[in-house]
Amino acid sequence: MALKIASWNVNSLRVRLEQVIQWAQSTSPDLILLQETKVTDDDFPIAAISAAGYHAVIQGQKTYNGVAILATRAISAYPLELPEILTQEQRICATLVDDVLVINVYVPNGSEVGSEKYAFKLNWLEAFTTLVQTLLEQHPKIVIAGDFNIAPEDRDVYDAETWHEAILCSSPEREALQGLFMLGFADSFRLHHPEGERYSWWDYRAAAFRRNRGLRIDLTLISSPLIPACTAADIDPTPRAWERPSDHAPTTAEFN
DNA sequence: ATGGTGGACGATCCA
Repeated sequence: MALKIASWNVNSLRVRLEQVIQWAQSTSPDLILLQETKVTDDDFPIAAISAAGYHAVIQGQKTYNGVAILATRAISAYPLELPEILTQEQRICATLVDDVLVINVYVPNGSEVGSEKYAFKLNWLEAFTTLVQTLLEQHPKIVIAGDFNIAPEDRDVYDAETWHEAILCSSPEREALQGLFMLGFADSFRLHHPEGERYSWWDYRAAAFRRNRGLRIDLTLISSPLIPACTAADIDPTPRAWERPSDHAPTTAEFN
């Protein structure tokens, strides 16, 4: 069962709808995990998504956040039992593809180190890791993809000195991510790419993309039984150069 | 030099 799973923080699905469809047609992923759809379920552009050949699981809200999974095959929402901190904002949805549980996440940004939002981010990550630990008992094969809002290591950051202990890079955030690695998860991109200067997000300001001043904060983590099956993982920066782009690039991971 | 951009929404909040 070959499977290509893509993830993309689109920063408003309504604005980026045509880009998502165009990129899907050129890349042909079986699943596309979207973050920051910024659309309520009532306003989700289901007709255009259907016309492009995709089914959808949606978990939206007004103005902020919102996630969705698009799939070439029929899918249904996996019934997650979430603690209260994970239900305050729409940041998680999941679906089962054969024996693989695919989880789409939009981890809180955290604003700045030491802020209230930062504490929320760390508490959110702790609750999420506990959830994943429980899910592993029923589902040894889990893919968690999305915008983690954490650059795992300094090689994932364009200027590690500037970003030292800053938001997206601070030690407590990286240690929280380590909690998932300790459950046996691997960063699929790093299984195939040891090199630096490969990023998934570039600030809209100060020509950050043109200068490749980015961070790799969009990750696809795979549980240990999936590691031998992961044949490729990559980041596609081309849509970031399109007119009116998202600030994130789509990423992919492939399995045989 | 504390900027600079973009989305949602309709004054700011969030990233």
